[in-house]
Amino acid sequence: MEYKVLIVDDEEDIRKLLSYNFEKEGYVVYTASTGMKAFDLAMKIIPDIIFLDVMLPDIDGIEICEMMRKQPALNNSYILFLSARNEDYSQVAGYRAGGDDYIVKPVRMRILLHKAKAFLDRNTQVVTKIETNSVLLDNERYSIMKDGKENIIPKKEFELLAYLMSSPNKVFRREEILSGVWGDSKVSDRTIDVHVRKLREKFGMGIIRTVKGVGYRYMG
Amino acid sequence: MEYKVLIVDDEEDIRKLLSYNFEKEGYVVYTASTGMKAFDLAMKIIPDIIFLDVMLPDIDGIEICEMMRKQPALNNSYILFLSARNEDYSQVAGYRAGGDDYIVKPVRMRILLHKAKAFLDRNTQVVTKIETNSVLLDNERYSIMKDGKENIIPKKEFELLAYLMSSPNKVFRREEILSGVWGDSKVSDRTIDVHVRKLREKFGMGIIRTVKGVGYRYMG
DNA sequence: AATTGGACTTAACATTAAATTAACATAAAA
DNA sequence: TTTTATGTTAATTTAATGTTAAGTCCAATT
Repeated sequence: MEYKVLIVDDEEDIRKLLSYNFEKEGYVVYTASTGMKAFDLAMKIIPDIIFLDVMLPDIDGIEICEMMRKQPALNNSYILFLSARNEDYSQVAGYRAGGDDYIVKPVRMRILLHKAKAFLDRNTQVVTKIETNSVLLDNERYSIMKDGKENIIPKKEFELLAYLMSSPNKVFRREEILSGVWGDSKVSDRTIDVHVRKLREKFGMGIIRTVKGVGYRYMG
Repeated sequence: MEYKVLIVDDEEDIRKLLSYNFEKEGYVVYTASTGMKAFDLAMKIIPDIIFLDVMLPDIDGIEICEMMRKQPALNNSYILFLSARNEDYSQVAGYRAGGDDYIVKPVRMRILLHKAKAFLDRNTQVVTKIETNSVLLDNERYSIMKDGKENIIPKKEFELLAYLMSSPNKVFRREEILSGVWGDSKVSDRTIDVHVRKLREKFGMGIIRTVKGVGYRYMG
């Protein structure tokens, strides 16, 4: 798969530098020198990654970012701010216009490429994130997103939920769960219940349903 | 500014040839004849450029390159592979162990010098800074900016933080951290904790979160 | 060469979160 | 209604991490 990168900066040198390096890595590169051009282009090509200079001749980069973030089409694009070393970046750092990240110019290509790759990896690995209902399970962060909030939960709870979510709506038998989550260590029968209870406490009663005499089922 | 060059090759003639030419150009030159010596030396001097022979008596140059690439301290070093003309370099070319470039021996000095210069030019004005949250990480100075104050911190602490910050919010497992920051040197398990503690002492408890049974996570 | 000081590591011990269990309560099935 | 499986809570245990101080190494300084 070819990833699309949009570079927005008024300095031609920067555009060239980034273009050169990202093209070398196999990305398809688009560039824009002003905010409005950038916005129009972004809506047309729907880039995977957008590098956005904070200072642009026509509009503030932050404004553009806000505009972009309002477009559902750009929902999955990664926006990364660039700013000059001595600009007051506190506003940018503090102000989250939906920018995913922030880097001070002048830029180290290796890091930029690494960041880009890290982002894309995170989104390509379908396996790491399972989403059903309004619950999103993030293997990398060991956390559960629910209603936009991140919940960091203990290891065993996470593993149990991950196990159940691996086949939503399937009823897992208790022995299955024991061997799947606890492996060889033989634990009491109540252990499962206690963990289920904690998950219900955190994510609502409806998340896991009991099938009496059989086991549990994650409601997908 | 004086640039440091590390030449790694088992043939003394090659080392001499490159040393002579790079010294003449004003570089500070270091040499190593084996992979492990090269790695240790690189970690000590943090060269700007590393010329790495693919065939080494102890370890494959590619392995060394991988090891180096795992070291945050060498993040900004330029690694260039050398290999004999008739070696099968398809693997090298295809395989990106983090090497920046590739040259076939016998080497044309003019080209080598030119490549080195081109690389350094691109990066001279460049300062690496990664920012997340209110913490700014400056690879060049080994320092962390927080609340407008610059904190120069010890190497290992810096590397650990840099490593965690490379993917904010990702939970890095302890083994990952060990291999990523400490490489092959096997250190006690407590070592990580102590460094984490020092970082927390300096930058606040909230900066790194423990995920018990799993690892640590930089809160981005 | 001796001294100092800082960085890094380790060992020993303290602390705490997490996991488990025990004991009892409740609800579904027989 | 009786039985059996599961729910619940709190107490307990366990394992992981936090903490401190002391030891080692290395480099800079005298």
